[in-house]
Amino acid sequence: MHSAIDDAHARVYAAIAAIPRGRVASYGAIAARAGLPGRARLVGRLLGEVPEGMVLPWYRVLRASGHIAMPPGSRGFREQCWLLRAEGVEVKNGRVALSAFGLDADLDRALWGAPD
DNA sequence: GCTTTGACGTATG
DNA sequence: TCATACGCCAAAG
Repeated sequence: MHSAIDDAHARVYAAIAAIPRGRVASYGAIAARAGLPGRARLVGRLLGEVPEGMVLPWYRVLRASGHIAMPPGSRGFREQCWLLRAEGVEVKNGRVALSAFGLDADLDRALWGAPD
């Protein structure tokens, strides 16, 4: 059925899928682009509960600091590092320089459009 | 139906 | 850079 929650989930997934290859975005940015400002935790929750069969570039989502949001050394952590590097994203000490690989205002506008 | 938990964020010191 | 506090809210127990 159509609940506001399911609708929000769909927008979050869409925002994540829209992150271009070789770039990254923070949880807060994804939430904002999904029309849910301040709901970064919801994005994190969703990534941990991705429906079976759904493919998403989950590894392109990082914390606002640029750090990978998983326990260092964990399997997900290593997988995320590997996937990002495979796209040309430089990962150093579990961290990515958002100033270099994050979405700029210009690129953000080109991709998702800017709110008037 | 209340409490705890969580792949978060910003502010403050 | 690290620690603490508070806001946020859906899901699980």
